[in-house]
Amino acid sequence: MKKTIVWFRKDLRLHDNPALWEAARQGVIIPVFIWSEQEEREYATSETARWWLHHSLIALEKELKSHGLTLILRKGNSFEQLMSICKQTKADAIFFSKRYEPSIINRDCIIATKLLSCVSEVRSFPSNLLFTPEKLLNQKNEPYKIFTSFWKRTMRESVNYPLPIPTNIISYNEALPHLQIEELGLLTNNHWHDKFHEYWEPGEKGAMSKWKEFTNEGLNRYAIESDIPFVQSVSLLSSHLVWGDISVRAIWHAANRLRDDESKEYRQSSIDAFLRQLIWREFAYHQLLHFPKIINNPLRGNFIEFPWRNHDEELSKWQKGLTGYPFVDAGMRELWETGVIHNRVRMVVASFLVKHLLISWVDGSEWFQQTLVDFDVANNAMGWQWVAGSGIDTSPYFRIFNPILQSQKFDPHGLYIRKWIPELAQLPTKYIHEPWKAPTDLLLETGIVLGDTYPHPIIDHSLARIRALEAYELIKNT
DNA sequence: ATTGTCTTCGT
DNA sequence: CGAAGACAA
Repeated sequence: MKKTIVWFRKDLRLHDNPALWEAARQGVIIPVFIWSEQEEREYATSETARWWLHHSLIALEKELKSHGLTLILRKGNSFEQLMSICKQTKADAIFFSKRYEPSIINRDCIIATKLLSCVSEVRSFPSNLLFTPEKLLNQKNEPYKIFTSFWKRTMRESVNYPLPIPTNIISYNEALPHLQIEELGLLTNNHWHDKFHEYWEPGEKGAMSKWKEFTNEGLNRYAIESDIPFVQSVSLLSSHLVWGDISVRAIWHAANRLRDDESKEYRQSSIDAFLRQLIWREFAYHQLLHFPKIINNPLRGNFIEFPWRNHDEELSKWQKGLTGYPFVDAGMRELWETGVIHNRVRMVVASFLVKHLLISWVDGSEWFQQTLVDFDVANNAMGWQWVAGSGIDTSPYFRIFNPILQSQKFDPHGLYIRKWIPELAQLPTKYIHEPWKAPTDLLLETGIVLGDTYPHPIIDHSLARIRALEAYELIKNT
């Protein structure tokens, strides 16, 4: 009977895992995870990412155990570890899921070739995306540059049906040297992350319960309320998708099946809006694949000339949620506390850094990488370049989010602000979006001292707007 | 994570 | 002529 190593990567699940499924069909399964910090480089080295990974691995180990499988954990050079496992087990094949980060694609390609000296079969399977990104090209055989075009194209493609959890699992019974999860050294002594347990349950089970919750609640109202950060009618699946705790194809088909669910009367528009979000993720990977420099270089050449301000003090105020704009600050504090920001607010805080403070999106991107529990290279790079206007498909350069109007529109009762900025909680809704306009006696009454308990606005909105337009005007035709 | 209009291509 | 994609504002 054939023995297959299943090399787990960003597919930490048993359902819809083609590598696992095919391995099960062939015979004996040897599940392996290797933590190769050196090879991850810019992709997953932040503490938050590792916090998630650590706990997702615990969940995976448990799931595998319940199917009689022991997860072999190793750390170090992927190739060397795989070779050593091959030799120790005399495995016949190695199966794994495709990854799409540029340097990882390279690495995998080299490893796969070299491994053929030891096993007779090395196969990689698509599992993290709905479509095969390299196959989606326009009529000119070029990558898509505009989201709507890309989106229309994907509507003509079909998504593979998800595979079930294999039932005929045969485990490898001989003992193999392996590490305990703690020995991978993913967690630091920094207890900042402990609070994340209040919000997140990494792993397949946690992902399933988020999905269930979402289909019971948020999905019905998605088209109307997904932009209201206080309500959280969003799926909260982003970080599960990063590590493949849940299959995006499974989500796709499950959401589509709900169209016909008569007990719930899911609004078609809500389902469409949600699926559209998944296509944004695809589009991000499409861009990363074809324009790998998107990670830290502007895609539009003229942005090299952009007069970014280097201003550590203002950057730090933005990071801490001390800009004096309540909606922006609420978002940045939500990020620090929970490891995510609601998508609407994410756009506003990003726009604020780039357009109001004229600080390079790269600084913002790095902060997001360090703090987001759902950090995803492709999504993050696309998002920041969209906001900055330096990407291929971009926000109009003159579109400068007004942080006060956004606040009034998407947090009309100030509930989101009050949740994250308790020092402003007593302020009446009329002034919650712009506390500097509150009359002195009201501030006294509510115990707010501007410049002390809560900062003055870091910059006046209309001045910032004019300054940004001038800066963008400079590079417009270069 | 826009919208309206123009260009191009294939019929 | 319509559809798809590019592009300016």
